[in-house]
Amino acid sequence: MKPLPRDFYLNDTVSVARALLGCVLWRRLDGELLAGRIVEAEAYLGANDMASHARRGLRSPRVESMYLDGGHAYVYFTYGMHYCMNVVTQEADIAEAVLLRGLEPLQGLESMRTRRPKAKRDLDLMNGPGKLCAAMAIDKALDGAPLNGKTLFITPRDIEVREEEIAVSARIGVENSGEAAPWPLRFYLRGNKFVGHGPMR
DNA sequence: TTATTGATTGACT
DNA sequence: GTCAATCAATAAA
Repeated sequence: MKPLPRDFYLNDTVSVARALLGCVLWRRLDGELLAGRIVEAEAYLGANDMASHARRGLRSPRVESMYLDGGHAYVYFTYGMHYCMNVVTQEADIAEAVLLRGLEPLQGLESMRTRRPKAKRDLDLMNGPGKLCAAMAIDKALDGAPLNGKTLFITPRDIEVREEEIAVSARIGVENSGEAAPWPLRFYLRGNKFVGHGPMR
């Protein structure tokens, strides 16, 4: 399976977020290959989006990779203990991205369990942005990495996803982001059990 | 320089 | 439902 082409990531960010649902994220780690299907994602829209790390055009070492051109990873450390991974979209210097919030584990489950000892069920392995990074050993070292590389890449949908299967809600955890808080920029596969949160919150 | 706050998770009442 | 963990980035002073 070939990685998604660069053009895929240059579309408008909401379209990319929707199109990523059903696609598969791969991680090569010490000779083993881990994989998870994207089932939940959120769009972050750059300068005018007060929930984005790049709000007001803010440019700092942490968010620099958000300004790369589409098809790279933006990985950041938060709450003093978790990493979150974004898929950067748009041309260079436009800071938009898609946060991966939930994956369905497909391959390398045993390896994932060793890094997610607190996950009681396979359901809990990757049903949150911090959880999926832990399961796939994604950390600061992969910040800015291309998404068509050897250690990290995304392949097209291996399942059919109809538009009506995509549910929409406000983003999670951005209550203090002013007018951007209720924006309908969270997308997930309706009824998929690997989605972390329900429609509300 | 100090203070506040997270694009979260997991344990606990 | 509440709340602690744990620290870097950002805001305030």
